[in-house]
Amino acid sequence: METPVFTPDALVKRLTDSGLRPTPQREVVFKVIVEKRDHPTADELFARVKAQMPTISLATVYNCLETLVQCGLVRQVNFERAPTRYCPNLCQHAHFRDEATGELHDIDLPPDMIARLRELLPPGFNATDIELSFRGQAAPGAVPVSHGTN
Amino acid sequence: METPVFTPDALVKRLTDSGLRPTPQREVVFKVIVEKRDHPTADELFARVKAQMPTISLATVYNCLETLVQCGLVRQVNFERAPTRYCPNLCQHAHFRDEATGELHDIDLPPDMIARLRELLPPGFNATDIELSFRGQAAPGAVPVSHGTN
DNA sequence: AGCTTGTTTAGAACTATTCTAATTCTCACT
DNA sequence: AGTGAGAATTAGAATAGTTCTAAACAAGCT
Repeated sequence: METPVFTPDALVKRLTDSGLRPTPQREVVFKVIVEKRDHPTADELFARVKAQMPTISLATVYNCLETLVQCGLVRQVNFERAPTRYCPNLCQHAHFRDEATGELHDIDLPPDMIARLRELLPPGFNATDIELSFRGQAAPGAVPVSHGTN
Repeated sequence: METPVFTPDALVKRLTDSGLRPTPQREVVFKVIVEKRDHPTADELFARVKAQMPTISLATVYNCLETLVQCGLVRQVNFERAPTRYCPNLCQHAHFRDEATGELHDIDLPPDMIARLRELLPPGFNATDIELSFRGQAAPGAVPVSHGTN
């Protein structure tokens, strides 16, 4: 599983390709979410982004995130009713939520498994998106997945 | 995949076994959620339950649902940030959310697939719960799963 | 009957997110 | 470079699902 590297240029391209404008806010939000590969909430991102652009507003962070999700550069991850978390790892993968810490870990999800999951669907069901999530205990120090710093 | 039948007696037993009291409210909520095997929200359940017990409050519906979930008689299903839905089908199964209608369908999830999913976890990760959900289009009239009226 | 503990209730409170309306920016076109 | 039109940002208000609070109620025990 490789980690695709999204340069700022890639962002600009994706945006303009979708008829959207590459604004400083979008660039900062994107940069910040990529540079630390965890699964921050909008609030956490807001805090990090404000360090670099103190005038940005929370609404804008939400807006930018929505845009990035639309462009396919960021994924949303929801666990129960906890605040939505954002995830720059675009390789198809599952999530493991550590019940003790609340932390999210990426879990590798090989394409053949995805194919097999898709086969569960009866005829007439057409899935555009599959989400797999685990909940449980993670041994401290257990290292998930192989792609980069998570 | 069989549909386990939960009689009111089963509810009483589960409750008392957990040191909880079998109250009329809990029984009504349970009865109502079992008798129509869809995936209602708390609000929808509130409406249905009020027909039988007009004095019940929304908070109580939430309380009862929480209790039922704790007793393992009902499952919560979350899709993105949509209102939590409650599901009396306790056989392990996945969910398919029809993007057009918002409806949820149960999808059969055979035990061997669950086992295989579990194997995705690196050592040190111990899942107590697995959730699999699909999002997409369902051909109208497509019938999911084989257990009862869903 | 009188405690004790668990449950229900109505309404207030909370919180993540979205909406609103005004302002500012970006960019294509002169 | 300047301008106009549409897009994006902003602060704050609004929304909505859910949880909290404090008081009233119920059901066993002694």
